[in-house]
Parts: sequence; C-alpha cells; structure tokens
Amino acid sequence: MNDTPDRKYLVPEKPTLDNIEAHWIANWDQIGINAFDRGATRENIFSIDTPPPSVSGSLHMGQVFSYTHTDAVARFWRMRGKSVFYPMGWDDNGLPTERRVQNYFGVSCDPSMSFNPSFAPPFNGDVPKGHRSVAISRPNFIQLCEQLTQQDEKVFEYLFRRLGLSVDWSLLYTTIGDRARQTSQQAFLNNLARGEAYSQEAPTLWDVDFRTAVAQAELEDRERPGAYHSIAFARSDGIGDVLIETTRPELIASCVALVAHPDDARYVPLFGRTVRTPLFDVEVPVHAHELAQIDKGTGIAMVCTFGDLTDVIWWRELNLPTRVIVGRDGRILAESPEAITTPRAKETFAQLAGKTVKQAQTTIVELLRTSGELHGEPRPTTHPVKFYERGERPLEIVSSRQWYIRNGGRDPALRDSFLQRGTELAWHPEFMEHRYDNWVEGLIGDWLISRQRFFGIPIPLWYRLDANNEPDYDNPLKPSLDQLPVDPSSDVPTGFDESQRGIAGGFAGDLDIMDTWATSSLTPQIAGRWIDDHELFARVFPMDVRPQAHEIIRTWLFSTIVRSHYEHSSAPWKNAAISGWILDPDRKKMSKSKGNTVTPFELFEKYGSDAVRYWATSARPGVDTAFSEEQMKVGRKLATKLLNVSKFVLGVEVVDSRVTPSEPIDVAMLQRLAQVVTESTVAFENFDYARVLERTEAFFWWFCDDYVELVKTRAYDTTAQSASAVIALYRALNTLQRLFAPLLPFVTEEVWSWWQPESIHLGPWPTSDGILDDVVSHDDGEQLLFTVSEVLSHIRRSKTEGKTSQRTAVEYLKISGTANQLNFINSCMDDLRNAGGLSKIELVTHDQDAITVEIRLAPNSR
RNA sequence: GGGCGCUUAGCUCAGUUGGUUAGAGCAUCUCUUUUACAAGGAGAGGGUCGGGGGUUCGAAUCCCUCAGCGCCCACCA
Repeated sequence: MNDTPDRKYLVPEKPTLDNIEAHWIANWDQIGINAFDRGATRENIFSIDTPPPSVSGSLHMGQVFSYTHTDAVARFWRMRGKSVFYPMGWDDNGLPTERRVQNYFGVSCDPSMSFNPSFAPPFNGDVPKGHRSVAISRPNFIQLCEQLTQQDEKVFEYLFRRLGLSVDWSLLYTTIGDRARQTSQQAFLNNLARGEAYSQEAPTLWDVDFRTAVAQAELEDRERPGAYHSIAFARSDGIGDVLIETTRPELIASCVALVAHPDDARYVPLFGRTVRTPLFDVEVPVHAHELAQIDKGTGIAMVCTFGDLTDVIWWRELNLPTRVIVGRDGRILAESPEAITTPRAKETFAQLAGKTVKQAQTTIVELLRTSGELHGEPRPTTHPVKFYERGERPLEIVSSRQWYIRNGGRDPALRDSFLQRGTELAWHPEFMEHRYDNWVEGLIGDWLISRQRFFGIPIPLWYRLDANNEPDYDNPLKPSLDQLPVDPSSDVPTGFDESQRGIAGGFAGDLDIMDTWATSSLTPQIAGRWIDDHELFARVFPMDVRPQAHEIIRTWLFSTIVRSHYEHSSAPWKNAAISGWILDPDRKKMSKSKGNTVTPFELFEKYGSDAVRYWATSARPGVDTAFSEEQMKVGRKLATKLLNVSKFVLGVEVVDSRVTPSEPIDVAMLQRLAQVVTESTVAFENFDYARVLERTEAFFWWFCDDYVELVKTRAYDTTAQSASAVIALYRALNTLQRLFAPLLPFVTEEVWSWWQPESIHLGPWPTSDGILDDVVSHDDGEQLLFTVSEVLSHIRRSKTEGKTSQRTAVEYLKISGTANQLNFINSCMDDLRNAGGLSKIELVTHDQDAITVEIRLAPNSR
C-alpha cells in the first residue's frame, strides 16, 4: 500500500478548521464526487430512499441529526466502491404550503374556477391586514405554490450542502412536480384498474376548519374537558324513563338508537322496543350489541350519526338509519332530519340550526334542564377526543364520497401480506418492527386518500353527468397514461370539450386531491424514475435503505410498502433505518415553538459542520437524543486534534517508504488498528455509524496520547528501528483519516489533501489486510500495549503526584512484573525511556499479576 | 387495557455471544507552557449498575417479579 506517496506535503504552518466547508463543497462539486454512476451494475449500487423534507418551514435540528446518519452510511458505501444513489426530494405538496401561499400572496383557491394564464398575485409577502383573499383557479394556485417553495428550497439546499450531505443534486425531485404527479396518478390508475382503489359514500372523519376528510393515520388524541350529561329517554310503553349518559347532548337530534350489552339484565326487557328521544320526540329502537359496556355510564348508550367511531360500527352492523345534523363547516344544519316531525321538535331544532357544535350544546343543555329531562347537573370530566394532527377543533364524522386504497384494514388476508412484507425488511434497530406490526394489526379501515384541498395531486378522474346533472361515480372517465399528469379541474376528458363541463349530459372533474402520503408513498418510484426510465429503476429498486423517523412508520413507511406490494410484488427496500428524535436538554421533545432555539446555520458557523455531525453520529441508531452543544465542542476538539496529529506525522521524514513495520510495539499498534477497521466495517454495514465513531475515536485518542508519545523520539531518528515507527505512523494516519471520513468529511478531506492527490471520499475504505498484509503479527500484541501503557501511566502519575512537569527526568525506575510482562517492557525499552525521561532502570521478576513500579524522580531543576 | 423502549458516576451515555479491579466524555479538583496541539497535555476524586428474588464457579449482562420514566396503539356513551 502507498502509505507515503513521494511528493512534497502541503501542511499549513497553522492548520485551521475555519472556512474549510466552503472550500471543499466547491471542490467536491467541481470533481463530482457525489455523482451517481448509472452505468454500475445492481450489486455495485447502494440506493437510498431519502426522506423528502417539507420545505414550508426551516431546517430543524431533528433533520440535521437524522440526515447526517444517512450521509455517513452513504459515504461509507461510496468509499467501499459502490455507486451511491442518493437523491434529495422536496416535499412541497400539501397543506403547510397551501397555508403559506394563502398568507403570502393574499389568495385562496377555488377549484371550480378555470385557469387564468395572465394572472398575477395581488401581493408578494406584504399582504395588508384586512385584505380579502382573491379566489383563483387551482392551476393558478399551484403555480404560486411552486413559486414560493422554490425560494425555500434554495435555502434548504444550501444548509444541506453546508452540513456536508453527499447528495447527488442532479437527482432532485419534488412531490408536486410533473414527474411526481405523473407517477402518483399512474399508480392510482393502476390501483383502480386492479381493484385496489375504490370510492365509496361512507362516514368519514372530517376536519371542520380545513374542510377535508382525514385518514386514520393522521389522527391524534387530545385530552379535552367535557361533561357527562344524564338524559332521560321516555319508554314508549309508558313505564318510566331510560337514563343514558353522554358527553355530546347536542347530538340528540341525530340519535338513531340506544344500545346495551346483550347480557345486561337491566336492559334485556327493552331490546326490540322503542324509546322516545327527549325534545325531538323521535321513536328510536333499543338494540343489543357486544360493544356496549355494562360498566360505562348507565350501561346503555345513545347511538348518533355520528358521534364517534363506535357509533359508525353500530350504525353499520345494526343497519340503523342516518340522521345527519352537523354540516361540513361544523355547524348544525338548517334542515332538521326527516324523522323530526312534531312542531315542538321542529321548533327546538330551529333554535340549534346554524350554531357551532359547542354553542348547540349550551342551548340544548338549557332546553333539557327546562324540560326536566336532564337529570342532575352535568358532571365535568376530561376525556380523549380525536383531532386531525394539524387541526384545532375536534373531528366530526360526516357522510361523504371518498377514495380509498385497500390496506388490509378490512381484509385479514391482505393485512397478513403487509405484515409479511414487514418481516422482509431488516429493521435498524430491530425493535422498531414492533411499531409496524402494532399499527398494521390495529387498522380499522381502508386508507382514505382523497382530500378536499387544493395544493396536491389531483385524483385523475372525471364523471359523466346524467340528465339530472348527477355524476356517475361507478364509471369514472380515465385519462390515458400519455395524458398524465392531468388536472380534472381544468383538463377535459377525451371525447368532451370544455363547454360540457358541469352541465347535464356533460362531465364533471373530480375536484379532490390525493393525500400527501399517497404521493410520498411512491418516493422510490419517483426518485428512481419508474415511469420514464425503466433501466434506471431496475438498477436502484428495491432500494437498499429507507431512512426515516419512527413517528411516521404508520404513515410513510407503511404506505410505501402498500404501494410497492401492489405495483412490484415486493418490499420497497432491504433495510429500514429508523432514527430517533431530538430532545431538548431537559429531555422533552424539542419544539419549534420555543423562541430561542438555535438554528443549524448558527451551529455550523460556531462549531463547524464536522462538529455538528459529530454530535449527530455519537447517538446510537434509533435512540432519542438530547440536543447538546457540549457534544459539538467535543467534536470540534476532535477535528482540531486530527489537524494537529496529521501535521505532526507528516512532519516526520520518510527515509525509505518500502520498509515494513517490524518493532513489536509498532506491529501491535497496527494490529489494534486493524481490529478497529474490522469492527467499524461490520458496524457500518449494519447502519451503526455510532459504533464506528466510538471505536475509531477511542483508538484515535490512545494513538495520540500514548503511541505517538512513545515513538516520537525514535521516529525522528534514522535507524532501522526508526523506519519501522515512521511507516507505522504513516500507515495509522492514513487509516484513521479514512475511518473518520464518512463521519467528519470536511476535516478528513482537509488533512488528506495535505499529502494525497485524490479525494478521500472516493476511497478506498481501509481494510485490515491493507494494514497487516506485509507485517508479521504477534498474538500477544494487546497485552504488550496494555503493559506498556500501564507502566507509562505509572510514570506519569508519579510526576503528577510529585507536582512536577511531565518532562522531569526519572533517576531510577524499578519495574516488577511477570517474565512475560518484563519481556514486553524490554521490547520497547527505548521508547519508554524516551517518553518517560528515564535513566537507570531495574527489572525484577515476580509472580503476581499486577505490575508494580518504584520511581525516584530527579531533583527539580528549578 | 395491549405493545415497545429506557433506568449504569453530578450530567449525557458506552458496556456486542455472562468472564480480570464496571468504562468514556462533560462537569469538579490538582499538576503542567512541552519542540503536532494551552481552543493543549498529564492525573485525581466520584458508581452497592432502579428494588427484590432466581440460574451459574461467576450476573450490569440471562430468567422471574415489582417500581418509575418515555413512546406507539386501543378505549372515547
């Protein structure tokens, strides 16, 4: 191996970490070290399904953290000689972008309007207060979304480069761009053709503020105050009342039944009979159902359409009628359900009409109190309520027509096949697989993919309108694949023209868009150019790894498996590398809302990118980790040390570069290093960048503190023993720089450039053979190093305890140890003598395990 | 209620199949300008490895059990 290339080294007088990032980023771009070589064969490609960050906010520490992990692994494989497929994507599709665009330009989207090619936004980021937003067509709105996200994307790209991500930027994609739209629509049409996608009119979780349907995966529970209300339903047979408890008395008008458990003796006599709803005088049946809980409330529950998901189950399984009273804006409808017939009831309903759910509750409680049907006062409680994760008011359940993709939530056999796909992945760390299984096993319905929003990928369908202007949902009009991407709100289906839009006998475009996950679930296909570059796709898919955070296993990871299963009958990747979260130093999940959070850019400036990467890669894979500037300081110290020790080694003159390391301590050091290389290689292959750092770093500090100190004097000499040390030093330096390269790409490239012609990042990755192939190894190298370090440590301790400089000479040293130990000492006696400043030395054999040392320091020269 | 993870020094964490006296960094204290590095270096103090029980020649490590913390899911009358 070429440890010591024959050239003048360019070691700076005063090595520094300042501004090395800008210099090397420019250099790497110029020589193209990150470029994916698509000519490589599949076995020589390492492909990464990079998470596309949402660009609507700013880069946060969690992203710095997890993207660094992936980059370290990517750099490792690149050094191993693989062609690394490392794309970046911008997730600019979806609600966060919509909200920014509305506020930034002062516009709102009306998908029923048609495209205006000469539209210009009324404002550019300076929307005055009180401005009424201008309604524009969906294509115009999307143009503005693209315009704004492009600005944000520039900032993100700069920060990712500054962090040192070795992304091939020519592979960039966006989740709203043409390729993503085409991919997403084509995959949807394939799902539709194979029966994996279907539309259905059904109860749907609905956000009343965003006015869109929401999927199970986007729900979260929040503890909210509420109150139990005891309400009397009159028995139709006149024998008294039935008391129910509810937290939602405002829904009495939508009550369609009462249910109790079949074994509940209190209510058995009521099953099959009816009761009358208070205030609204509607006769509703009493049913038995297993899901009713005997010990909850009074044991008998009011079924409304719809108060919660259990209501939906009862409604479906008991074939109950539908009485909708809550509108899609979260207010009580103007029209009462048909079942409400008496004048008193109609008048009561009129008092609720138009009110929000909350206002309606206040009113109805007052009415019940007056009528005497409220028993006692409401008893306050707190209970979990379902929210859309981005929403601010509880979800309602409305009946609406939506598109679904089958995900096994209603089909045990299909569910099993998704569980099986999960087992085909290697999970890092392994226990993360439980989260996946847990989620798939808990699915209660198919995946709802349609959203009543604007900035997203349209459902690529139109519907014929019959003579009554009613859409024919069962026979949608589909675009051909070469028409994709389409926007049904402005494009026209084949065989029709624009004048027929919305009129009887004509057509209507589906105005819904797909859920953001419906597109993100296709990132391997989008990045790998499934639709337009089959040769490339075959080379990168299934991808080697999906790196991602654990909270989106249920969304992104699962949905990607679903799409891949349908489209390719395989898992989408071989490995799933799950990263942890960043926690505040107080160990709470780090929140963006905290005012004085440091930005990544400030940290890059303050400590250097390598130091920030050091912090990120010192966390074990998958473990939630506290944000720590202290760790970054340590990382900077390490980088500085690497500069200095490189300067030292490269300052030693190489007399003959063909020499083989032969001195026992030099060989033992190289053997220890070879062990580190072996362990690091295995660790990287298992995505355990943290172990690589730990092992390499531990060796590195020992190397600097003990080995270099021991051999320093000998290395300056010109004897045969000297040559052994010099070669060992160079070989170790060469190896250490490469071991650190995936973790600390900037400083390693800097020190490598002082003496090597090519970029360190093009490899090769070190091997244990490369270190030892010309060396005669010894089995007891570790014991030798251990023994020598111990003696050295004794000498140092004595000097410290004697409160004197480490340079102080030792007049007399007596070492007692086993014959073996004394042999080790003897084999590097000169190094020890030089490092310790020793003169008279006596070696005494004893048969205890521990070495003992007696020292007499020279009188202090001062 | 189900599942998963965690609990080791003041703090943040390693400790890979059970094996010398349980480690590192930070923090604290002491010494030290040394010619790669003072934005250095050398050392010291500090832990009954969450509690209890078991297996074993031997347990931070394996088993049982209890407790605390965190997360995911479920429950929502």
